[in-house]
Amino acid sequence: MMNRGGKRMGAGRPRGTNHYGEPTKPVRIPVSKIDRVLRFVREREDRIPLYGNEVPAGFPSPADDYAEGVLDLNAHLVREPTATFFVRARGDSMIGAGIHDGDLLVVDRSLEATNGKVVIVSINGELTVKRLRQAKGRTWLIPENPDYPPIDFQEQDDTHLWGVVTNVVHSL
Amino acid sequence: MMNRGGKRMGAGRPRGTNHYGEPTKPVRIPVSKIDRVLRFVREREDRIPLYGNEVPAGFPSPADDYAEGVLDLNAHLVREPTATFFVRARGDSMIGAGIHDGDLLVVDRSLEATNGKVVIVSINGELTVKRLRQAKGRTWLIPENPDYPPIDFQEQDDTHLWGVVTNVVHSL
DNA sequence: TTTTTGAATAATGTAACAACATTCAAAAGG
DNA sequence: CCTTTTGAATGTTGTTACATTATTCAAAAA
Repeated sequence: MMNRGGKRMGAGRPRGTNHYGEPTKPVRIPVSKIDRVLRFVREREDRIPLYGNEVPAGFPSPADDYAEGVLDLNAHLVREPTATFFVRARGDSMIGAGIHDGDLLVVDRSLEATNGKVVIVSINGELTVKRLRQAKGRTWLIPENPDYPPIDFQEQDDTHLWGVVTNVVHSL
Repeated sequence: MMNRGGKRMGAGRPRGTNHYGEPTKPVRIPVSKIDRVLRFVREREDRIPLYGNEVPAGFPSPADDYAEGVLDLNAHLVREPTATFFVRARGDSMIGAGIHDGDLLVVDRSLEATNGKVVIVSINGELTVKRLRQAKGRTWLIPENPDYPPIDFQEQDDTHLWGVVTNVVHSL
């Protein structure tokens, strides 16, 4: 009754039986980000509950159990990470499309800029966001604000179409 | 020449002069994720692949230069993960605040619902988004659309204030 | 045979430490 | 008197150390 277990091949807790299946190292993290970092390393970082218009059972405690209706903003808004970038919108020329001054635009370079899409173009080194309209063999950049005039794409020098705006993030 | 500096009020490096402006703590991270975690905690607005209105050098290939430094939308839009949830907006009663039908609302339950904030409330089991207005000792829920009337919060039954809307994600 | 026990060993959170960074008043130099 | 240099004091930081907890498995007990 005095001597159990003991020294032997394979005694003790095996390596790699931790939560991650690999070694860990301490890393110094700003306190306000510890919560998010832990969520990330525990692979639940981006699972945040999504609700419709009805108050669901258990609504008061999203942190508890939300098996259904979780949403990852990165996955939801960025379909092609390598072809995606962000632009900060300036001005109110696209207010009719829900794009306000200061909004963050998610731009996908891999999407085809077809008729009616909202696109990012550079004209003489300046970025602008407009709706693409192709008619009568010509291409126009249409603001969605009656105070601004349409732009004839062919008449401009040094133009480039950078991508299609897929989402607008507006901060309140 | 032997005694310079020395003990005194305000001697030494001031608190809060670190890279983050707040204290740090060691957190054990799986080795394969250390790089990503460090990139995340060290990320600053000016290092984000986010462009203003000028076409910057190297703009044509955001994926190349910033392949590893892409802005994490979750981190950018969700400050308090355990207190955050999403709601899908319905209707156009908040069109003036840039909230369109079908938009995704990021809601933070940990923020104080002060006068002027856009909030999510439930009234008789239904979720709604309105601007909170406190005046003359009363609380009103104000739509941002002249077609809709203000709601007297006190006159409603079965109400609950769920959180403050911090961001609106609008898909094009 | 099945169940319980405990030595061996790994994992984990955090304290501690050494090296580095920063500040500012005193000292040194003009 | 003014400017420059110096170094003690104090905060920051990456890493190590360590006490505690978790896990395993064969021997002991039932």
